[in-house]
Amino acid sequence: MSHPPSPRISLRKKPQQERSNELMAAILEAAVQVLTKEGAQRFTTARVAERAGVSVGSLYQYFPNKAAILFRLQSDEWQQTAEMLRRILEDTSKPPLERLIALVHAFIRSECEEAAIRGALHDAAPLYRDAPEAQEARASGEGILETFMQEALPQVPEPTRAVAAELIATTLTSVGKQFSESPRTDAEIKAYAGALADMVCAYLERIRQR
Amino acid sequence: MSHPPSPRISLRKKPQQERSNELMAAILEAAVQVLTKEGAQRFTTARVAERAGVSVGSLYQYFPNKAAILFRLQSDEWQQTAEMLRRILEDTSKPPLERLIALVHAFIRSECEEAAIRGALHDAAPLYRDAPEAQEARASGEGILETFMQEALPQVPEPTRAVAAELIATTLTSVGKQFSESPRTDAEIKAYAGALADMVCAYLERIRQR
DNA sequence: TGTAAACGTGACGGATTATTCGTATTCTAA
DNA sequence: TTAGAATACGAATAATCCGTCACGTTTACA
Repeated sequence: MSHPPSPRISLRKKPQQERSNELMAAILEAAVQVLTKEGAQRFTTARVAERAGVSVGSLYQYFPNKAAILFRLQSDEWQQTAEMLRRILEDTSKPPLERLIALVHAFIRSECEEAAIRGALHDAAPLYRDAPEAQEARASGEGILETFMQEALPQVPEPTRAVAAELIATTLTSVGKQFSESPRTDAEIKAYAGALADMVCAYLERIRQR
Repeated sequence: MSHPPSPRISLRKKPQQERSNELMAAILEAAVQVLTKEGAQRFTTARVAERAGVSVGSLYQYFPNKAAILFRLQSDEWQQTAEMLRRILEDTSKPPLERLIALVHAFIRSECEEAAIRGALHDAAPLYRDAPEAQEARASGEGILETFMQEALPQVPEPTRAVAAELIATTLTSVGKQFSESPRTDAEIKAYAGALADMVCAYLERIRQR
């Protein structure tokens, strides 16, 4: 008895003709629409296929199961967020605190823009915490933040700095998520991001003087 | 045509004999067990009834639907949290900052203890955001925090203080939630709560000097 | 002890869902 | 033009789940 064919998490088979690429794009687009307009509860393969103007069978030709669609959306978003992180924090033409403030603002704005997808994704897929793509994304983000912290707080001893890094990361992601759960005006976003940046900066400065 | 009998969100009928009180207690107890040991996905009326040693029909005698069970658990927890808030923040025998630090520690510990229920509840019931009990609980918590802020930062002008209050509330709840999603040791909890308290205090002190 | 109300039961209806698979259609390449 | 590979289809399947209801059982009380 040989190995059972290992189930791929991402793709079932590789599209080889143009029409199937369009089909996959249509499915992913439809998935976002279903998620945002109908909610996580009503996110079903049938609905996604219908909205994409495609049959369920076609959907299952390229995605091994429903979760794979959600996972793909999640992965794409992780990648975008990591890129934003890197772009802002590694711009050494500005002083560290200024970069951190810019990061807070960009992060909060981004969270608000994609709140609908994010919330629905979390409700629909509580499972991807241990997926390799997730760990990779987390590690990437933590790496960027860690080098930033070393640059911003060179003289702070190590256990303290690591805890601070984790606290900042957790604060940004979780506060951003919760804040963006209610719809927000631009003014609210600006005021809140400003306060959040204040808080993080005050913390960093207090840490630095020890 | 008269009013349709308005569906009660909480209870279907009032238990009048001792055995039915025990039955309700057994159902709520079983609901917690199912939620923590089987997860939100497998939280079904049949499973709750079975674990409670009771038939589905009995369950529906007192709870109008599945959501009512979850809602009850959620309400109980909101109440406990609000009481904790009040107990700590209204103890005027200690200076404000000290109370705030105590609150942070208590809050993080509480979140970690009840992380399993909380997460499963959120996954299973994304609906209660607008329920009157929810608004009441939120209002209560915000009220307590607001009077605390007036006591702690009497000279800070009003738009700033309100934003600060919301930021602190959001930070505590959301950071606590995310931190408690992974299982944590006592040492981690202490270190993290300490850092979080540091951050909040640094923020308050910076706000105060303006 | 008798009776009516409260309580408890669990099979069943009705609905939804993820996924499969036999068949039909379209494309590619010779 | 044509064979066969790739792609698309959608009815059918099997599983699950919520909530009801007709019928027993227990309790309160006169």
